[in-house]
Amino acid sequence: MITLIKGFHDILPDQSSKWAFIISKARNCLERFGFREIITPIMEKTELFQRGIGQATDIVEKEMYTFTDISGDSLSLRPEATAGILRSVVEHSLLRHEPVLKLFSIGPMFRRERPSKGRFRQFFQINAEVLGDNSPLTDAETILAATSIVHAIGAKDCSVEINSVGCRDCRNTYKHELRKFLKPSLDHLCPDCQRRFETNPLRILDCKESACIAVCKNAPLIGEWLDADCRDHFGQVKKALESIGVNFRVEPRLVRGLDYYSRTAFELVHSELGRSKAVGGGGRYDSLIGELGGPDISGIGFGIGIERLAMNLEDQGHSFQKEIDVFMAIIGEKARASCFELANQLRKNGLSVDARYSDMSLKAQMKLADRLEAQWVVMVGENELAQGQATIRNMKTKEQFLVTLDEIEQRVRGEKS
RNA sequence: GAGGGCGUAGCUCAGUUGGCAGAGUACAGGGUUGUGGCCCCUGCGGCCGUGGGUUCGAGUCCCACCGCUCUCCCCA
Repeated sequence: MITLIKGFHDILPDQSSKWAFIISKARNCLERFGFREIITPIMEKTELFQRGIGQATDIVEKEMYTFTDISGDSLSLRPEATAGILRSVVEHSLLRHEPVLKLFSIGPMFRRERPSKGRFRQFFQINAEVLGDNSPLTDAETILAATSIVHAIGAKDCSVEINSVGCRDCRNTYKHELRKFLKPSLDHLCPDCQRRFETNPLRILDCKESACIAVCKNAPLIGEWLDADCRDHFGQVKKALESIGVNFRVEPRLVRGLDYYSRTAFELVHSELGRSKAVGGGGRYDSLIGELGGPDISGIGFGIGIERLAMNLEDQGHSFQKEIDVFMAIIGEKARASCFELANQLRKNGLSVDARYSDMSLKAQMKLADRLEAQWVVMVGENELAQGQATIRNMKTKEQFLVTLDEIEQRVRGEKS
């Protein structure tokens, strides 16, 4: 037997309706906020991610599915959505046409991590980006859009954590301060953090090792080192969030794993999963668009993990099963051809109809109709056939009528609310 | 990358000191000549993860490997 790739998963029919539910709610929500869908490839040139996400990040360093194409190009499965979306926007000059773009995208991402609960090597993400608008109101509205999706789906116990990681300038001065503070205790840090000291000292604050937590206890926080503009921006984001009723918590140590974030960074945190397995996250990026060859403007975006949303719905007893209007029960071989035509005539007229053309007892067909949650069963056997009629049974009330074939549709529709 | 747990029917799992491979559920048929859910009966269903070792005899004990799963790191 050939099995799945480790860390990948199938979405089986009994789960797929739940996924459709989540995706349609998300799409609906984002369109209400003015986002339009963009669909980009799941593979890009490796260079795009190296330039966009940052060479030194965990994702690019060791988590990408990268291979060499026959042409000699290095290609990678996308580990996140933003880089590909921006590549497309720049390549097609969409920002020349419209100074502000609001885009969303839904699809699979790939990261070669060790799988665990709620973490997969292929996972689906809902992604949204606002490009070309650096108002703090946009930050707040984008965060609201993200929380609206979570709420629309009915996932509970989700809270918003935000922070400002400053712009490149204040982050550099802060990095300097942080290194100065950490240097004497460098030996006490975990090996990972000793490495991060050079590559990305901000991440040390986020480390879960008790030794590192102890060292960082009195470390300076980025909030204290923001320049006037960044401080003002952050203040206005918080004010705007309050004005539209978004509950949030400022998490001064929140630092995200992607290099490109500046100013606002946020995560949607589920109480049980904690920040190490956020339901969603995002932030503002000041230089990414320019970095990829576009105009020197700012953007803000977020990603929400569909698997993690789906996990939140597990125990809430939603029913996503779709009912059908009619199950066609065929009694005896002679009725089969007429039923085949009738079933497809009803479909043509807009009803959802199912039928089985292999030999089945009526009892088995009734059982199947029940399982499929058919509202009506249309039964045709020799008796009905001879008179051009059908027996129709309302599965809820158990009422049964003998009707002409022409009457079926109106009868079924009549009972639909 | 480091560390736990688990691999027996399609699914969820029992399996005693080593002695014929089990239950529930699902599926199929019947109880009802052409009528669903509840009930009853019957049937189908197995390389006991793979390979080796110990033994008269291994699902059970030993070793190795493979797979899955969870935790940590990190992210969605």
